[in-house]
Amino acid sequence: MSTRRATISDVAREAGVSPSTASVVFSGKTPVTDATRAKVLHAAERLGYAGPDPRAASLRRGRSGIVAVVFEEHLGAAFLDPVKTLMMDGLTDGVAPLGAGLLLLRDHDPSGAGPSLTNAPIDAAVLIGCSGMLRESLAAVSARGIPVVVIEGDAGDGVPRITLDNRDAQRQAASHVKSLGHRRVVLLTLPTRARRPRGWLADDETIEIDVTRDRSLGARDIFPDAPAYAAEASSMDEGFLAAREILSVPAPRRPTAIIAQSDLLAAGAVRAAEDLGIRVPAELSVTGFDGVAVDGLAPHELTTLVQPAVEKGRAAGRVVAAMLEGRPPPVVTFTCEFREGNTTAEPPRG
Amino acid sequence: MSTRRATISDVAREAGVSPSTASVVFSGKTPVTDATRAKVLHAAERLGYAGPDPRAASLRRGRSGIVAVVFEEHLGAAFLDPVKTLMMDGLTDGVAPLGAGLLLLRDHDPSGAGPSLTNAPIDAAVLIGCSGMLRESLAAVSARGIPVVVIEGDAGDGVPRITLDNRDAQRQAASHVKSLGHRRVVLLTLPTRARRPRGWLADDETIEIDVTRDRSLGARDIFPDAPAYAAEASSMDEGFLAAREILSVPAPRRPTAIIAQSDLLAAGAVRAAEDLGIRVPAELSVTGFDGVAVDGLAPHELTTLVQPAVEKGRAAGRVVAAMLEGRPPPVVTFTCEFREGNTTAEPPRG
DNA sequence: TTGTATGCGTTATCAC
DNA sequence: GTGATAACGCATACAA
Repeated sequence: MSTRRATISDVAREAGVSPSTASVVFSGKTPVTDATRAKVLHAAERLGYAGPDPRAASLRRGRSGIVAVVFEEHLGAAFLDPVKTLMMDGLTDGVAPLGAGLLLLRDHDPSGAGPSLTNAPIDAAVLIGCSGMLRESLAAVSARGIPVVVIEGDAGDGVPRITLDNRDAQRQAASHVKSLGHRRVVLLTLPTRARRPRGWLADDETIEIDVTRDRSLGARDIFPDAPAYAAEASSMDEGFLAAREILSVPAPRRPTAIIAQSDLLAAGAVRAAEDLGIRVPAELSVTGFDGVAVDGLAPHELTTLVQPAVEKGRAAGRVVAAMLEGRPPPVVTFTCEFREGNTTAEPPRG
Repeated sequence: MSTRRATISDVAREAGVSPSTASVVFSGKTPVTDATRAKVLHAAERLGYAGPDPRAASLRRGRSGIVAVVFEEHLGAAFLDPVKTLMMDGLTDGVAPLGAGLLLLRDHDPSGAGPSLTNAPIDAAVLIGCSGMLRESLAAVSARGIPVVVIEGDAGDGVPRITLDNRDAQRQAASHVKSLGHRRVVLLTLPTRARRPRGWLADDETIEIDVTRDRSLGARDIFPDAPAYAAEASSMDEGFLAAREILSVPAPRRPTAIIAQSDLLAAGAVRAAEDLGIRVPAELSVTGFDGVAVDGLAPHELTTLVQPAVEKGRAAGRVVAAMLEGRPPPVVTFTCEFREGNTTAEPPRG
């Protein structure tokens, strides 16, 4: 009973073939006689050999079959966002052709103990958003020649990106609202920067997060003077709290429409309105953004912009594949599709 | 301009030291003179060396720093469940002391192309639930001596598990409901098996999923004859649809309490009741399970069983660590805490 | 179709 | 504190 685990050479010896033959039996990269295959497989079974060690194989191949997904936030927070969840699904599909899996990484691991972009055996990295903390690891990663792609963010230099026509799309929704006749409109935005408490935006406040900025610009293209209220996160509860404040003014001055930057925020706004006895859409129109199925909003159906979240993930996978094969990464830009639900209507007369 | 990437030996040569010294500079495992460290670091910089190759390191060390998390379902579906999300958070923490990260794996990859338990360079695996498809890979994995732990499931043999006192806990909630005076009670259960359409359970129907079975048993300990309706998934919308059917009987025969097996289902039931003009808790009591913050249920607060979801994840990390160090895996069983909210009350008189 | 030889890039161990 | 040596386990180019 040797204490050592069997290796492929042991199997080869036991089977009476050369190591390379045994290797080929497992990898299937070269035709092998049925007889030899059987010999090798039997030998493996006798020795309790469970197949080639992935660690050794990845050193030899120069590929680990692992793609890192880097989140800006706490993982729990990331998965609360249905768009990210869908993107992950797409990404899973997108890297499958590479035979790769996804390694979850936090942007700036607080513990410092965990794995990082710099010391994990990854073939490529996908960044979801791109905050400042990341820049340094990014340098190390590209120094190592590891492909990087960014979804919804800007990593500077020549890092390929998957982007969305946020500004155009939001402008489209705003136009719709305007064409219905609304004049008193409020923007309910995503966070403008990390850890900003919820509240009204000052006129000169800079918006650090790309998505928030672009969607705000789109809305302001149509309603240049609309006040904006930033939520602390993208969730129904945040939307609920924000809208309650937005709507807590006498009816004549109360906004007749809220342009929210995510479906979750919009859904929260709808519930807040109901809670205050304000009917949607008769007295208040609400638009969302994302086009995700919001759990618990039935029977309302948001007027929103449907973004191809799953496709974004898949595209990231394709970009990674291209770079890994030395092909130039394709430029990928997706567009949103406007979808009219039953949360928008003409403003009340008066 | 060599086409080859610099290795640690190149750096060592350039710095005029031995490879082992250079290695030590990067790993920090042994004291090094400041002078030599500087020499090595400079050499590395000159050569554009970005640190040791993790693939080679993991072969040499026999550790990749990666722990697989295996889900039964599509990732998107998994993360719709707040309990799983919380567990992932805990797991992230739990494996951090190992310096490990999490690799997402689907139970039965439909494409067949993706990575699997058998060919990914992992140090350990955590199974969330444990469906049948998995058993074979499981064999291969344990043959390789890779530690495996199961959360909320049974992988047979000697695979350590992290479990919850589902039956006891559910019995506690049911007792509470009974002590309030309820007699017409309906169980709103989680799926009984994969892809079962929503609907009433037949008396003799077998429940394949452990969690569902255990919680049902707990409720039946108190209400042996309560009818049960199984949802298709754990979501508010499912709860909404299910409850609408459950409640669609004339008031005298209508249940006065619904014992739901998840907070999401319970929340959906509360909304369905509201939608039907049935007041909660005055006319209908609802209990949940999980104790997660349900986004969008305010101002209701569920009477529920709080389970330590994050702790379950952390515990899995600890179990893995123990096994990796050759220690016997601790047996981990968590208990839920009953929490009374404002969704339960005495049944209406009549 | 099979075997031979080599190196993938590191780091643990031990001596110095 | 530093250096020599020897694996780690495999897959491929090439020859047979």
